[in-house]
Amino acid sequence: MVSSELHERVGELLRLDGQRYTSARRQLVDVLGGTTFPLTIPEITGRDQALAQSSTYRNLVVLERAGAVQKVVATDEWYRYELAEELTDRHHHHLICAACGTVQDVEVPAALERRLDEQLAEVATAAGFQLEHHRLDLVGRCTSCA
Amino acid sequence: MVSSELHERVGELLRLDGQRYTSARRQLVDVLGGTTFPLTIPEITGRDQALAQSSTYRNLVVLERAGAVQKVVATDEWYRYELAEELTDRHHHHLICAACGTVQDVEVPAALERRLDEQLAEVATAAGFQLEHHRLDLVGRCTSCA
DNA sequence: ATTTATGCAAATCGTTTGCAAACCT
DNA sequence: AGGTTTGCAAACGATTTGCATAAAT
Repeated sequence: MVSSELHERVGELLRLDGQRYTSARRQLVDVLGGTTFPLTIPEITGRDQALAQSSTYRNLVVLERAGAVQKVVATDEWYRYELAEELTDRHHHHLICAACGTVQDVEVPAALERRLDEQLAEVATAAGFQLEHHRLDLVGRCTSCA
Repeated sequence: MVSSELHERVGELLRLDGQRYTSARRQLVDVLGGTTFPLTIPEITGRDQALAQSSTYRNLVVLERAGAVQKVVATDEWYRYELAEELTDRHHHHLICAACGTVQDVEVPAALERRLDEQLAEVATAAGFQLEHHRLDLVGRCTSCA
């Protein structure tokens, strides 16, 4: 799961951005590579006690700017972070539980995804907007909260 | 624009929730009814100096729980608020500028919307998730920031 | 040797809350 | 009167930042 290949690719992204791949950043990537859903900062530092909170915040900014990590906004008060799709090669969206706030990854049919891409591009163009990406979240109740 | 019909409908929603429709709440609805995009709290209190910040926060919670207002999460540090779709009768999504943070409303083709509803319902069911609604945002650069 | 990263503790800032006065009904 | 709402100022808490030390190159 957390392969040396992943570390190589993250290292390359950081290098391109003029950043070092330090051991704290490596450990952070290990934590993110070990889950299938985005984590909050308390969850990250809880999974690896050696990760200091302030450095984790700072390193997530660095990793995000380098394109290795993406920030996920759910409905509760925490930002969540996960490895960028460029690294996981799995384009996905999120199931967000409105009750407990948990987030899980989900994929939608490829045909729907293609159609979204096409039609949203048109909608954006018509509005004079330069589209970068779309965000599609399913909000409802997870199994435990239903 | 801000019709008495709107106030009647909001009043009804609040009544159903056991809440009063006070003049501060009415003024707040006037502000929200006067725009075509979601507003931050500074924007709201800036547009009507009579609205105190703390009461505005509290009243938005009340209006949201009653179903008259919905909270919009963009990419910057502020929550934004707009009248609920139930009141505007315009199902829409958001164009979010990644550079300046502004948000504008946008509608997508009805056929795409129908297909999304259908297919997301299936995806959610397959994941054991009880779907309430979806959130679709287009993130990119607005005309001024492109 | 010089630059960059780290981690503690303090600061920041959007949002929430306590409380006394004003408002409804 | 009896309960609710209001608005000021203070509290809260997630995130950011200053600074002295440690690590990386």
